[in-house]
Amino acid sequence: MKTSGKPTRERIVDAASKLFYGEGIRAVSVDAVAEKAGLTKRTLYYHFQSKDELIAAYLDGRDQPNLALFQRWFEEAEGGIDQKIRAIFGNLAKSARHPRWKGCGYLRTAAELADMPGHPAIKTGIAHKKRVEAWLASSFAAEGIRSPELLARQIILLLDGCFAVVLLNRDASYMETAGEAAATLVKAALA
Amino acid sequence: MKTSGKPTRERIVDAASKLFYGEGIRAVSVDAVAEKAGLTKRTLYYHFQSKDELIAAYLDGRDQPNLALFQRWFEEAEGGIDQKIRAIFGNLAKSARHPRWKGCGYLRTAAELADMPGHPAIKTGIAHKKRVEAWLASSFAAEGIRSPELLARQIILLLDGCFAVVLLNRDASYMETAGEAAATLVKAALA
DNA sequence: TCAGTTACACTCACTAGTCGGTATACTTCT
DNA sequence: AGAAGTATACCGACTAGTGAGTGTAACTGA
Repeated sequence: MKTSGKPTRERIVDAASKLFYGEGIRAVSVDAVAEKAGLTKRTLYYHFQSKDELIAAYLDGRDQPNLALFQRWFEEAEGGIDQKIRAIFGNLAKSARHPRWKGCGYLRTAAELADMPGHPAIKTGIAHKKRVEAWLASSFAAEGIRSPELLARQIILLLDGCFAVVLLNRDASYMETAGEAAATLVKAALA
Repeated sequence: MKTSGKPTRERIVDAASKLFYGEGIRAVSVDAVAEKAGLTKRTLYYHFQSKDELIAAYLDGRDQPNLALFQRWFEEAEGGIDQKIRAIFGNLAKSARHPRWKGCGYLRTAAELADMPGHPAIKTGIAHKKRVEAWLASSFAAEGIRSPELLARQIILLLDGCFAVVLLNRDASYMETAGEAAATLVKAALA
């Protein structure tokens, strides 16, 4: 009973993605994912060995699109590199105002699985953040900034900082504040 | 069967604190808290109406000590205000290297309860962060910084950013990077 | 007396994961 | 061609255990 052209495995990951992101990993049962995907739990377990594997697949699926989004926001922005960085935060603020926004899936997963540091989902999260950081560093290097790696780390800290803060207080204006801080740091690194 | 001089309610909150912080809210059962506190679940429910109430009590109990710690680190540090702020991050890095460190309890709770924005525990978290932010702002105002509130928000973003990042990648050196960024922002605000 | 506590049995909903079996389609042997 | 086998994908029903929270009667110490 395939309800769409998508392969079953993909449909399961889609369903898991929506539920895990929306309600949290531990709050969502495998049954709920199966139901959302329109199949039985038995079939889900045919495609995935365990819930942990499903969690990892959920985060894997968000890696590329997330980075691509940041890159698009960066490229489409007008002005110098400080303004391009600021634009990322501005766009983030816009998405954070949507009611279904629930922070960064990677950070929330790390928070939920804080007692299992070796979990595959955590490793995926670390890899994702490293990729974003490396992209930032290479962009800074291209602008001739002295220590691009250091600046990239600082921007990552502000990025994840506003994810965390806004998830708590639901005030997306903190993201614009983070954008200002980021622009200040970029200008300081350029000087 | 009181095993210590402490009142029962306090012993329950202590036990909950250790377990919730160490393993996460949803991962810890009320039975586990009761056992850790050395009493029966029935007694726990004599003192608390629900698990949610217990969660709120856990976070309430961390508010004052957490802020006091930051203030002590700030006051004990040598140098100008930028170095005093940096010192907070340096001390944070030290504690983050302890194996039992698991990030910020408030942020982790917000991540776990992302789908219940009105939860009392979330409100406690917001109030706590506001208190830290207000203290920072007043410290900056005392130094004659032009827009102390803005700078305080930026520091909060770095603070919570390094909590989030280090919880994910377990590399406490990000806290020192955050400290540098914070010092840069303070200096920029002084100029 | 009475708040605080205990033991313990209980409800009811939910949880990750499994058992045994079915339907379809493609392959392989004769 | 036709029978037999095999791989893939699927499902209803189940196990064994855990979750929060309750009911109740009896005990303890101030």
